[in-house]
Amino acid sequence: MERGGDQAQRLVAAVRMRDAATVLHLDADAFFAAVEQRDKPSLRGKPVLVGGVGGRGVVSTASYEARRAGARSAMPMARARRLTPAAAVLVPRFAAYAAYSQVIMGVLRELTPAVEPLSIDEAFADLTLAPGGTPEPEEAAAQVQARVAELTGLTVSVGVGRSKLVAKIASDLRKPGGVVVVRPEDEDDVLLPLDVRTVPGVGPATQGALERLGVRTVADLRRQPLDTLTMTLGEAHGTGLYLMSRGLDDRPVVTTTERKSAGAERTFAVDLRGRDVVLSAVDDVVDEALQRLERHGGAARTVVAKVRYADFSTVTRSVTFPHPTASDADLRDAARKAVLAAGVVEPVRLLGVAFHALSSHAQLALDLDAHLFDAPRRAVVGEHDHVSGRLAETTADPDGADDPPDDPAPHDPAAGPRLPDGSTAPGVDDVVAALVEDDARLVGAEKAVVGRPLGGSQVGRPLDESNARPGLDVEHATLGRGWVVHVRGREATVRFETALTAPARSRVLDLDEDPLVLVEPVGVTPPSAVPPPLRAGA
DNA sequence: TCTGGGGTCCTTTTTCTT
DNA sequence: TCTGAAGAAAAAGGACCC
Repeated sequence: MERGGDQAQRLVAAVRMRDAATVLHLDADAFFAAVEQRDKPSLRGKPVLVGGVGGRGVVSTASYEARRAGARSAMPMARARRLTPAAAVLVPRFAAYAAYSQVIMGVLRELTPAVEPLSIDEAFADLTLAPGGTPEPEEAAAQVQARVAELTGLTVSVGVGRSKLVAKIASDLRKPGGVVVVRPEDEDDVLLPLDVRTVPGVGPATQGALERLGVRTVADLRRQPLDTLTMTLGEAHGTGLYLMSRGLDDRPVVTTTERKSAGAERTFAVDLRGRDVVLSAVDDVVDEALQRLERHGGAARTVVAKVRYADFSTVTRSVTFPHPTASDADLRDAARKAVLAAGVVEPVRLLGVAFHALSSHAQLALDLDAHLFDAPRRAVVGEHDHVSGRLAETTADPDGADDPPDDPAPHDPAAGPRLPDGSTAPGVDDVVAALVEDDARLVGAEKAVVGRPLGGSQVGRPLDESNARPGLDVEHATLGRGWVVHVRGREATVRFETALTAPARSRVLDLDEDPLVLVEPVGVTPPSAVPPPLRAGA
């Protein structure tokens, strides 16, 4: 009817497009792998895979040499290795990438203060807010590329358009090292022939849904009526794609975004079996999640546990406190409860814990003050233990006697909630029994976790077989800095090279005679500081 | 070939409150 | 007091991104 078209018209009319290409998108090329090749000269020009090195690892980044053999991000590492047997396989060194990232973001901020980092290796910049007036897009892009190369030795791809959408698509068109400026009058020529998959937000599921409508390209997408898209993909996604297919996107470049959640998860090399083993592993994951929480405010109101079973099915359960809490004990306790509510009878492949509804310690104190002022009675100990929603049915309330008598108690609380598959989650008795026992049981419990990632705490520790991971930085008293190739028993293979040295041959050391210490990455080394190679192919 | 880990956002369903 | 409606908030799941 008229209504659909009318609505679409209003939607389109509401978008306020810029009139010139002033949004810049920067994307570092094969970022993790490129940093590894900078810091490890012997790997330059060779295939490199960065990612999980365990049996269940996947590729984070493949260098362009490895991509030529078919290796890709998110591919199981085992498969990538088969495709490129000669590749160096390295564990990610986030501290090193963060240092490079900061330099790159700094380069953008030399251009304009309006920089929006999207991830560690990507950012938008608004050229209209440059202090000296809006620069020409080609000049700005060239300047950024040259400066990044000068300071880091890395290449970046740059796209410039009148919207984030176009800038982002443009930066991807001539990777690596390309610059693509799309002027408003050229947008259709660039956008229409593209595969819908190149539109940000279109993943495998959306692509499948669109395929069923006969949509493969952006041009096909543009022909779809608004209602068709919203009914197929949902309100938000449908209208989003309706606009995107027309190049309509007025999202501003925003410099600050607040974090919404913080957490940690871990996939185990071998599935966990048994409640004791799972609970002990939960504690490790909670420790990591708490560390992240501390960096992002320190307090949270909701705790979400995620359990992935051997068959890859995933269940989440959450616990929400009446008020944010910064108490490690409370948060840990909630995480354990949530994991048990998810059920741990089947073998467990992954455990995750995330904190939502974050707030800062300071904010928490303010809230608490106000709260005590308003309603002193509710601040008593025990109130914090309240859990809402279905989980409440699974959780005994130790202060139940103090509760008002009108407490509903809809079902038999000892029977757990019904799960979607028709089975029943652990009931009150199971959960309470587990909680009563676990403190005792977890003390000194053997860590059943296999292949756990290295905590940052390993820095400064002597290298041995247990903490060695390929690619980590080490130092020797006289031989200097290098990186671990591998360790077997007390025998370590190491290359003593850094971004500042010529490529080094690998050396085998006996760790008892030549101890090595794990160290932090050195940081960014500008290429101007690198001496010419002493001997080719050394 | 057997599928990571950090997140964000959206949708649907359920629960609670008025 | 029971019932229903409506809206808000919570819970759970899923898609997507890098």
